[in-house]
Amino acid sequence: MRNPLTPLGGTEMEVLREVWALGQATARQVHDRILARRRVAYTTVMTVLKNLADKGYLRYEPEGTAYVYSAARPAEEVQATVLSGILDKVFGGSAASLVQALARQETLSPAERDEIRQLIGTLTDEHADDA
Amino acid sequence: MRNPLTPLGGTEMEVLREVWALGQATARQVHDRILARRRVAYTTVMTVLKNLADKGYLRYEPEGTAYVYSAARPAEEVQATVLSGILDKVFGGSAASLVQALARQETLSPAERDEIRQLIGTLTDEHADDA
DNA sequence: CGAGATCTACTATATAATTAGTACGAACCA
DNA sequence: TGGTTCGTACTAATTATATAGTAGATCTCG
Repeated sequence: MRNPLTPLGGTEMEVLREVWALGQATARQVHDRILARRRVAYTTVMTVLKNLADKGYLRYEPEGTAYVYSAARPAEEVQATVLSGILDKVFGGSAASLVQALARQETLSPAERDEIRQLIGTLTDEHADDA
Repeated sequence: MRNPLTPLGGTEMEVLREVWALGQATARQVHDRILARRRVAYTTVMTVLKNLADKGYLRYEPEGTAYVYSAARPAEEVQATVLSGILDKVFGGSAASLVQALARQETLSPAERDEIRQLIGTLTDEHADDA
């Protein structure tokens, strides 16, 4: 795929998030945590960890017999990068549209949705001024 | 890829957005508009349009010799679905974290960022839990 | 009617991501 | 010390996406 919508796949993101949550983690630790959610081979987690290191998202150092992985880039930065791509490619750069889509999420509490709704108004106004 | 982070790729999204923008569009029209941005073959656009129709994002009907494509699902719904996946898989379901990442976008105007910053406070207060 | 243009259908190739198997070394324990 | 466990390295199969070429139908114009 020469033109992905996001720089990382679903499993990559899943593994990366586990490392973020643990601070430091071995393949074993990450695998155990993912197993609580779904079945996946240990070697798969290993491969993904290695790929994430190759891509510069993780660093690792030997500790005893195993490798311990940790974040090479802050989570916030990676998340912002992913969101930036979505903002551009899905919402045409319109933050207001994105926030509007966020407000449609059913998983949000009514209070959250309400706060977001207020923001939409102000964002939309801002844009009217610019144009 | 059996577990993508998003249901659509970059080119698919690009083509889909052109159809949304035009309301109705032939492969020719979409191709012309994308050519203004980057080089891509006409047949590539055709293939992507067909794939999007197969996936249920577009419908089409013959008009003269060509097909005219139009949205089969409202743009807002598709955007919300994509964002929902990102919210879950990248931000662990925390809308506050997502909005925080949005505030970090440099493409936003200072005023926009400011509004978003206010929202973060209220969202965080509502939840008081973190990822 | 015939030449060129336009369009679809079919086919094909490359790349990335996902998933996992196999081989083999090192450590631990009975 | 020899087997079991745990770990990595290497290899590989599968799928999705991206990209585009070729063949053939159809339309249009002179």
